Amino acid sequence: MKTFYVTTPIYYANSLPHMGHLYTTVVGDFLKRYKRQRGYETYFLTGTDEHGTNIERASARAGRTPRAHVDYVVGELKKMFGAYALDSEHGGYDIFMRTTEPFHYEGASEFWRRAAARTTPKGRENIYKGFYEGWFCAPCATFKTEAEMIPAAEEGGPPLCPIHERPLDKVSEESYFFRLSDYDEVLLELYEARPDFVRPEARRNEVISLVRGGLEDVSISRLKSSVSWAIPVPDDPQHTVYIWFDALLNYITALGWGSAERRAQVGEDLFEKFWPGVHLLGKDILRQHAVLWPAMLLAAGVELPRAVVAHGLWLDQTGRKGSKTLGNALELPTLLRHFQVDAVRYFLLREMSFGQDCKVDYEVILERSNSDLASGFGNLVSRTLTMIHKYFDGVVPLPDINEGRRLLAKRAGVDSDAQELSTSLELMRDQFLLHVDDYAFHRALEAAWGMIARVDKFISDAKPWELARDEEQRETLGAVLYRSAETLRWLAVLLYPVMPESARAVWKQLGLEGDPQDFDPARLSWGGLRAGERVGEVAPLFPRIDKAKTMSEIEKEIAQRKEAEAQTSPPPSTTQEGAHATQAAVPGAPTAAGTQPAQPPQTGATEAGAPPEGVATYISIEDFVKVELRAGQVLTAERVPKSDKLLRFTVDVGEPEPRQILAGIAEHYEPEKLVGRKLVIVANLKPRKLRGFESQGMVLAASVGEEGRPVLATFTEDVPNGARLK
RNA sequence: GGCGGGGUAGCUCAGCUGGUCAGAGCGUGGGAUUCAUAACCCCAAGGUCGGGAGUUCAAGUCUCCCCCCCGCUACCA
Repeated sequence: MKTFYVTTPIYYANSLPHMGHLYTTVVGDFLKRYKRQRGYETYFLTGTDEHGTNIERASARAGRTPRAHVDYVVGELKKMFGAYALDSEHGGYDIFMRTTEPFHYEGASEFWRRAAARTTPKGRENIYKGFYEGWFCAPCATFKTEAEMIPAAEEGGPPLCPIHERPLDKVSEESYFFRLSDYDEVLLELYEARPDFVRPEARRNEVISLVRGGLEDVSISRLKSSVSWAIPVPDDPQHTVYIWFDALLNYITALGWGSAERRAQVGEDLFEKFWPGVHLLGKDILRQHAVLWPAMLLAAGVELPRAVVAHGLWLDQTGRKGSKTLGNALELPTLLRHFQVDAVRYFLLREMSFGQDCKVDYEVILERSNSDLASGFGNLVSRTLTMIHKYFDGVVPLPDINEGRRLLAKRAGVDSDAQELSTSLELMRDQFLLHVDDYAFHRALEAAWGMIARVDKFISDAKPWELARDEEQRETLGAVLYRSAETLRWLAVLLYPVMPESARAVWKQLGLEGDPQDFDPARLSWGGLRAGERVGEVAPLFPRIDKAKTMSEIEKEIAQRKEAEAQTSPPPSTTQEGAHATQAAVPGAPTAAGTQPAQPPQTGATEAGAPPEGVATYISIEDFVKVELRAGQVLTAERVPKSDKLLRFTVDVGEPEPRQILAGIAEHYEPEKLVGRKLVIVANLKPRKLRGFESQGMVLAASVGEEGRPVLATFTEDVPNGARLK
């Protein structure tokens, strides 16, 4: 039997359920149900990533143990998943994976050992011990590179995380590294050989250019003394496994890879049966899944996933990412209170052009529910079944029109056979399947709704209520209603993965036996509805929502919540509501020079608050004196290897040692001609590494013309080296 | 700076390899109808297809230049 394994990311267990969780899980659930209908044996994984500093901190804040904390969050997530029919009980996920499972520890350890025992494609050891030092953001669970932080507010203070606007922690420790840098070529070959490995294509391009730019080794451990809530590094109890390395492995440990315990639970062959799988994820965690993860698997000699499929994010109406602090995120409890589960599921799959970002608010959902579901699908079910009750006492009429009555039917504008309708149904079905297989769920649903419109029109044109007044047209009337009802049968099957409960309700209202989940949409054929069978009772599937009333209720709730939050809780520490758990980036690795302590970020690192272009703004003299400009003299100048733009200078600025300064002017200046030249340099700029060399300052140059050609600033009179400019 | 994705009706977006491609849905206005959840059906916007130039018998659809938005990335220090 064909198998299909699909995963969502495992969500980081430090925050309560939100749209991002719901969305990816709905997509996974949809795919699982769909593939199951298509005859695959399926396995659907979702779950939580439960280790790391961030969990430790969140639990401490909440006054719980980490374990109690993650249990609590898991409980909330499961409740939400249950409410949306995503859990096992409702036919959804097969496992709610937790990285705190003992079998995961076992599998992850095995994986580490396996990787450590093997070499990289370039013949070096996969895992080596190094030393890591840097600024660490706990909520992000990641080290920040200099470009990724906000300068300290006060002198000497720690820089801030741009995402959380919290001070970063200085972390310096021995660490194991994964030699990711040796995998760039293999990965590029992979993307080349398997164009569908990363989807959609725009994301694939991104990943390729990222890898082309070269990869750095990644730190994959922390000292146990700094992060104890984690999996111990095998054979080195002083260290714990870094969260990303740990988390990604869940996709295979869940299937029993590397764990005798798990295999005993689920059977010896679960992994062989279902791996490789398809990974669904938000584009914010694409790198980890498209770069790190395959490299890890290669390192351990495990088969690569089938595909890494990235979707977009949900934005508010102004295009900002939904976030708790901004108050622009949709609240799941509110959603649940005012909208039907299947309406939300439908909305999520229909509204977002898969792969792209999408704007949402409650009103958009409400309108989709009313127009597509209440007026569209629901109404078609309702009008069809009502007429069958009314005109045929609730018994499915005959599909055919006898020879003798065909002219009559024709006169009423009804084709004597259903050929035309059944053909377009098949066409729609084929498109639906094609689009789903291409991850274009919104297109699939669009196609289905085109069919609904078609049948609505067919009914309006045939005017059953007029046919009903003419006893001669009884067969025509029956045929019209049969066609509509049979279309609904097809739709119930096709839409089952989207809206399981509603599809079943339609099935039941049509008086059908069995369950739409057991029908393969690819094998639907015209005429499955049996004439003479009784249809069920008619009940509105998607009651129309009173927009004015509901919207005002929702607004009231939002206002109340804001008030409550303002009173009870301190400002939330998490500002970003990432679509997924492990939202952080893999930490950067040590650079060639090794363990340079990170310097306080320099001014100007961000452009936030920059004045509008062309508008003069004043700075105070205090601002100016912060900039230490000095005269300097070029002692040596040379091109930086493998760099088009950079020159490396040593400059005498009147200090005991000359400074090394890099400047991006190689395209316009010959290094030899610069030796001995007097320059103006910024002496108190935060040092920064470029191409492996630390630049301890900045050379001033005019930027001329549109291309920004640099022209070095200099003096027309002699000045001593080190003279301050003010 | 580089790479990628976009800029098409009020809104959300379709429009592949150039010639009914100037469209759909929603919203709005009008009409018709009553089986249905005031639902369904019909008609209506005259939108410079971001701007400009070019190729062509013919260009949202190809080429070049420019502007704007978004994403990724960088040797912008």
